[in-house]
Amino acid sequence: MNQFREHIEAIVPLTDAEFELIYSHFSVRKYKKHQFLIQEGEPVKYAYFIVSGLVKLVYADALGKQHIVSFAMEDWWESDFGAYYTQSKAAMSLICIEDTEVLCLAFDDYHKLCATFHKMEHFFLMKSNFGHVGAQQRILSLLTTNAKERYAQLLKKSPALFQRVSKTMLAAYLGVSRETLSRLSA
Amino acid sequence: MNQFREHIEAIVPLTDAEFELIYSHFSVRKYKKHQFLIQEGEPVKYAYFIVSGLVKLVYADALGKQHIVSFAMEDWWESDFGAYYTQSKAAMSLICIEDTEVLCLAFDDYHKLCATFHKMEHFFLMKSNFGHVGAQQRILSLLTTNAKERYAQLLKKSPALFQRVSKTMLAAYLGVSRETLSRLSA
DNA sequence: ATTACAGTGTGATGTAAATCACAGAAACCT
DNA sequence: AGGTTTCTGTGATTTACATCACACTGTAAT
Repeated sequence: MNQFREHIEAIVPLTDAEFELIYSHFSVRKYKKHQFLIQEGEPVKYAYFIVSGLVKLVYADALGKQHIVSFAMEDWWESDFGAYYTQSKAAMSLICIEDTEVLCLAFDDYHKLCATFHKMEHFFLMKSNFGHVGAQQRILSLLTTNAKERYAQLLKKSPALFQRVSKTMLAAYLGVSRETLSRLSA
Repeated sequence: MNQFREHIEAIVPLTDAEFELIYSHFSVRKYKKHQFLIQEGEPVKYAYFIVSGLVKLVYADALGKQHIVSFAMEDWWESDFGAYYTQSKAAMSLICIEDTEVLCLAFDDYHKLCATFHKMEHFFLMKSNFGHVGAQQRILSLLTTNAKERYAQLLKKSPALFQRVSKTMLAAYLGVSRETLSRLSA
């Protein structure tokens, strides 16, 4: 909770009263490894702030092959935002890689927060802007580099991930086969 | 200008006075085909709203090969947002494919707009959210499909593009070589 | 403890797409 | 109009990577 407050205050300062009111829009939930926060085909009720743990956002293609759109860990926000913003069915699943604790924000609470606190709208704008830029960098990485370079880039950018997720999952994130990834690290 | 107002009012309604004040934060500029709106390595002063015309956001890799991060046409916003938000040097170039008219928004005017008009902050939040989702879909497309499918997807999603840009550029956008693209369409 | 399964490495083979190379067609100067 | 540059198609060759197949390990489940 303090961690959450600091996370917000890194962008917008808050009074105690403001924080209390903001915090009251969230609910705490805990999940075990392998549990689903979002299941493909189901409505997406919440966006999640990860307090602790690690999750993956997974898309299963027509052949059932799993692709990892993103990982999210402590202090990250995650959801199937496409479905969340349009309040439609999930195209992807959000699954725990470790036991995970989250703060859940329902869609209308998101709007209430934005409408009530100019600061929070600003906060979310900053987050969204930088999320957008991050996604664009991933596109660039996929367009410009081969598997080996992408592996090196990720190792440099998120060394923590390598301790916490299997190589199989890293491969699904990098868009390479498991076998190729195995041969790369050598 | 009416077009611009409608573009904003599709998300947030405005009074005449509000629109006037908002509009005064922008400056109009016209560029010819082949001109640069943003040059790699230079500071990024503006985000652009495209009134008419067509531009490409291009990244040149270490070998000088050109990759197209995105196209932007009428009613789109474009910039090297990574550099714009952090007010640093451009990593990419923004180049006209056709004669283009834009509305320029300087970075501090962007902040002023957001600070002054809650509505505009909301407007930008919506734009950023959907931009983020769009980028994520592009990532998914790059992860899950081969060149042929990506070509088919783009043809379905943006048929207008095919009338206005060369196949060479389409290839640079799809992440395929010019030659391979040529063989695909057959 | 024994089974079961996810994770990993490594060889052999197949394939999509890159690269190299050339030529004709279209668009653009001045 | 004539020359330059860009765009495009098509063949031949090469390469990065996927796929298939198998074996070994560590971890979790009963």
